[in-house]
Amino acid sequence: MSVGIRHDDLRRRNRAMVISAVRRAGQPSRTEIAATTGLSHSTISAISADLIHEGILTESKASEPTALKRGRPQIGLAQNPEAAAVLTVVLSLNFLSVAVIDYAGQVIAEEQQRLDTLVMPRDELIGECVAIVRRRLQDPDLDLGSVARIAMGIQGITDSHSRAMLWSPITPLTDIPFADILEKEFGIPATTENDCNMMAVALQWRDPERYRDDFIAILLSHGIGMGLVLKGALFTGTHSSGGEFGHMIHRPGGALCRCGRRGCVEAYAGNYAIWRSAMGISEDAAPTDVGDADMRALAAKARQEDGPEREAYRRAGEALGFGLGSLFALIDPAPVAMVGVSAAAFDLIEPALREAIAQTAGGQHSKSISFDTEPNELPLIREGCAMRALTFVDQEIFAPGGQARAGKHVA
Amino acid sequence: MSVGIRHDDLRRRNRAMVISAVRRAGQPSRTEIAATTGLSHSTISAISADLIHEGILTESKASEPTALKRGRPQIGLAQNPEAAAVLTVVLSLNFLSVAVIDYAGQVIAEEQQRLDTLVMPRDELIGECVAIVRRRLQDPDLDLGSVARIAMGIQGITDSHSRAMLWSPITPLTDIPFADILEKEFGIPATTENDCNMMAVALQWRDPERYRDDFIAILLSHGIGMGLVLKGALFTGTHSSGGEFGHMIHRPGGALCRCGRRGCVEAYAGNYAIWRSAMGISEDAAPTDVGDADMRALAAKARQEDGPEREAYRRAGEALGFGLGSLFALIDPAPVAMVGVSAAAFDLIEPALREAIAQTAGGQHSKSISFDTEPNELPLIREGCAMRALTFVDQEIFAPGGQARAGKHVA
DNA sequence: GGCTTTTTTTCGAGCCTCAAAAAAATAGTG
DNA sequence: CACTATTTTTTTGAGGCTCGAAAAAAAGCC
Repeated sequence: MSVGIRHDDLRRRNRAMVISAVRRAGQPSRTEIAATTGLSHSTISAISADLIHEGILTESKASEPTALKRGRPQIGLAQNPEAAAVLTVVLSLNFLSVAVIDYAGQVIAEEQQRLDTLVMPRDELIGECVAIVRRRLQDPDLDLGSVARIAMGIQGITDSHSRAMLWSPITPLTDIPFADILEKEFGIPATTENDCNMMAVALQWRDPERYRDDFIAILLSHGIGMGLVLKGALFTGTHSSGGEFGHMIHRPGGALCRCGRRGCVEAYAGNYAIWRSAMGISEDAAPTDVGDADMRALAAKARQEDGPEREAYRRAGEALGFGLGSLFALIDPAPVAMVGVSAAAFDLIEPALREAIAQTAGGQHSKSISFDTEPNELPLIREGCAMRALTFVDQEIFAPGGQARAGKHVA
Repeated sequence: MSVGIRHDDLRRRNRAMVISAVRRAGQPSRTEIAATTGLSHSTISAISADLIHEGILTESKASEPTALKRGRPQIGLAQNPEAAAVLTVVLSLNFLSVAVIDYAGQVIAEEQQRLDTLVMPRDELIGECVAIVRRRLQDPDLDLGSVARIAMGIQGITDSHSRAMLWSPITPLTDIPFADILEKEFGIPATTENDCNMMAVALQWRDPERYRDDFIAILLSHGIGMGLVLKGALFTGTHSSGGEFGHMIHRPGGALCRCGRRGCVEAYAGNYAIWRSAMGISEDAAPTDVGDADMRALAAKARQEDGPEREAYRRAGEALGFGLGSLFALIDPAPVAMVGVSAAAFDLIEPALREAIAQTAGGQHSKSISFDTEPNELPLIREGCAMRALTFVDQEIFAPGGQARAGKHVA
């Protein structure tokens, strides 16, 4: 249960608040921080003096061309890039990429690699991931000791504590505790994050205006994934990363899904499902992987003339619309970002999608629901992982203490 | 955005923590409170001395027959019944009930009334609610000044801030701001809560062992409602009370639902839907109200012989199962409590329900999902309202301060 | 009655935040 | 260029909170 606030927690929490305020705002002055946090100027002054002294923040005076205001000019504060670094690993279908990012959020090194995830044995898959991380960490240009966190984004279901990949469409393997493996190998705290959740995190940082408290990021790719932010916080399941929008039931007993079950939304709206439908292949046929180029060609064909291709996208839209309708019945409508290769074909999907939503409980506001599209998911996933790792460093390393002590006696 | 902790917030929060610990535990000693909150003995001693002095808590020494332990005996602390009172109003189909509850949670007065909610005009419905509350408040046995909060539980959709009823199956009227009406009338802070949410709150208090962090309460009655607790907190939509499980889509374009749309779970599993199906009435037929006695007779018939009645329950189970399957895809499986008159017929529903769940993403753990039944929803709703109101008094009245001051500058 | 054990209270120390005042840094002004 | 007005930042002293240790209280045990 919730735990009391000890006196020493107070400073810790307010430190964390200042660090987070600096990361969120561009280069806020102490006065701005005082305003957003509600703390007094003196407190902010004391805390930021500490943080600067410890090398966590820096004064970035040479920022703007001094806005020609009267009075003492504001001194912007910013994350000190040298305070720490984080490493992101993104594992998706046949593709592995790693980046090292400094504490201010700038990419300082990266490496990418193709690999055949679908057929690799367990040891090899793990080995490649470890190896690529090791190469980046041992880069002579980089100070190894400074990497404070690894965040791995992975296509598939992860557990709710972000420790392991439980199931993934990119490999037949299951239950790989990547976080533990990386921690053991490198002695650096690590997490294993769901790709769609990281997309949502990235959107929240990219456009906090639009994506703030409540929104949905849907990945339209081979499979259908979702990252959900509710009341400003990432939503996860009770045991897993949750939010398996693609496996909500659209038609009981319907088309065969990649997950082996029938009638899932994905079995109508995933790339393979659209392809299967457009090619006149049976709904009972096993899903096949379809390349991005093929999907783009399919969309072009659908735009050109009314035929089975267009109908396939229409059916995808219908499945997504009824799925979203059911979701909206639970959480109320919220802005949606469509991400991934099929987001580029959203013009083909949208009409049927809106028509379906209009027939559901969320439909009363169907016109006000806004959709945004972003065809490229990988940069989003990496950005999300980076922000995840950086905020961890902000909170747990540079404002440490609380968790370990308080609440130890809680039943 | 999150806001800094001011120095004076500290005591306020820890006060709130102590009050809440006392309400949660039976009659905890100061030592127990220190253990659960993680605060030091001296702090707990100081805070509880304050609270006792202010008449909020009392020492309830004569509690147990002293467990024959060595050492100074523990002194139990408890809510002082006279510190305040709250009032609950429960409005459901053709039925209005009010109760006054003391600060320790004991019912000290109640009144119930039948009324024809389906046909009452707006003014009359509001008038009856106000009148019954006034009668209780003006009871000469009761000290009016001590009622510190009114919680109204209402069948239907409320807004996410618990101010108004937005839509309800018990009346054609919409958007009635009951909370504002009651506040204006009596000068007592009030809320308008969703009935199923209050069921969930009540279950959490009744059996915290089973219903703690993640569980689902489903109302099987005229309509299908849901109260959802995730990570220990009541889940609400972004605008409304949310959790409209009954209006997730089971079969696109399917049976006619009371909400006017088609294919909702409720259109297969609500009382009227089961009745319609058992009687061989068309799925397009307008929903009719079915009495509880009729439903019990229907269930008896279904148990007696395999016929359309049993098939109707089977179809209800299927709809509930696929709906739960979709829900579990989003939040992972969790314990379920089935409440309401059709929960008494859960034996007829369960086989098809489990079969359907097994075909969904949540199905992998379908055997471990446990169902509990509770046929009577009204006491649960009242209990939930009472706890809602009491914890408000705990937090906002007896540990006040924070909200109003902190964060006023947050953009 | 004295001893042990456990709970509760008391007390001084150490921090933390706050408000107010002081200091710092710049733009305007004559 | 000195001086004033303005705004930001730092300093300072006061008050309040929690903590640990020690003391006090209240029982059982022998």
